[in-house]
Amino acid sequence: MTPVDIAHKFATRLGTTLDEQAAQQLASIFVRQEVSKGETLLAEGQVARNFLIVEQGLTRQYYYKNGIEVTEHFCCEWEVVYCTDSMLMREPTTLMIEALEDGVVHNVPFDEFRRLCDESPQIMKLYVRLLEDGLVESLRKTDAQRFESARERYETFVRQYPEAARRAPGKHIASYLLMTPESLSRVRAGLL
Amino acid sequence: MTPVDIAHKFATRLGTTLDEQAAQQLASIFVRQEVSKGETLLAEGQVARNFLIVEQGLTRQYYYKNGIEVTEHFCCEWEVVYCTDSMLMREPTTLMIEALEDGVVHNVPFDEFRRLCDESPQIMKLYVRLLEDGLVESLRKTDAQRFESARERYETFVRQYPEAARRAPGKHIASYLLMTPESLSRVRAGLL
DNA sequence: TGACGAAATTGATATAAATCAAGCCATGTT
DNA sequence: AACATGGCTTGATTTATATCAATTTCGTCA
Repeated sequence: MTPVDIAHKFATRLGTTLDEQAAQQLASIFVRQEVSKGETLLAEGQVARNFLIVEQGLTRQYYYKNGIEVTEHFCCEWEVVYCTDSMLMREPTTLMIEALEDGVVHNVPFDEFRRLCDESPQIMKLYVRLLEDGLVESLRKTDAQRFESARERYETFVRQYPEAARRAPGKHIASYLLMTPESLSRVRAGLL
Repeated sequence: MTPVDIAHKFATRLGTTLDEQAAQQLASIFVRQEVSKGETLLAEGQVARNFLIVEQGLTRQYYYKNGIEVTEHFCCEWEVVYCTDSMLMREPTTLMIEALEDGVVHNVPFDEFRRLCDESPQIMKLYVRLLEDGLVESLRKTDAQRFESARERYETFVRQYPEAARRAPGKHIASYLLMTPESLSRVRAGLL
């Protein structure tokens, strides 16, 4: 798949389109990266200078809260991984990115991307759609976490992210769902 | 305070600036509204066609989950109230807006605002900043709700929103903090 | 101002999920 | 093939907070 194809795919997934010029502009800043299982793509304390488009594989974002690992998000094929806080605020990140499978991602340098936004209204629209999507999803997720039992949270997760539910290790799913691996095990066994 | 002053204040709060022309363009679409305590500013099932800038007073956004009322957000002076889901997706809202005090708000019709975004890069920047802010705040809030005890959530809330903490009724603060009014009462008494 | 209804407090009990503690099952290694 | 290692399961116990119930306090309006 060529970078230009990837730019189009990225736009399409967000419900927008790019003409050839914009797609080429955007494609020109992609940095392809092959990643292997277990690899850290963004380490604690680094400033996130890129967001990532996942072409192949599965990533998770996680952080430490009182010493325990909490998974914040999974991304698989054609989803976009970004550490909002660090990237937008240019602060060292506490949210790390890890590859859970071998795969291929495309790094999009954020400063260059923002420069393209100023040059191309189509790319600006793409960015606005990305932010709007992120906001809607984030609010829906918060809502799901309120007032749902462990079992309901698991069921919602399987429905919404079937790929991650199938491919990610249980302990990460458990921390994503704010429950212990023991509780996840019981939910899956139908005991909770 | 004139509409143009309000436009400037709005931009300043978001860390951007508007020149006179942009401020006047923006100000021209504001619709001033005096609100009284208990008044519903957006009812269930309506499509949110505006966002609001609060000049005076306190609002809350809330929805029903399994028949019980859950407060999602408070906004006081110079904060912006918007129902992301309904406004962006043009769907009937489940998230209602209510005034908790007598006050003054300025309605900003979203379609007109988006039209201004296409006309004025400064206003587009303002919108991007609004979305970015919303996203960062939403993610921080989600995080605060994970792994904090009732007491910690209350302490965080008081630190982050001292005005709302002082001015809003306890039962709404309790539902905002995902606890019962009884628990809030015990937290405040230092019993939890 | 007084009285009513809503909100806040306080106490007793119930419950979902965490924690603690083994044991089991895969997977990959020497 | 034996073994170690991490991940998953299962059971017993604990804990934070919800729920239920009974007062007390407060805000609002007649």
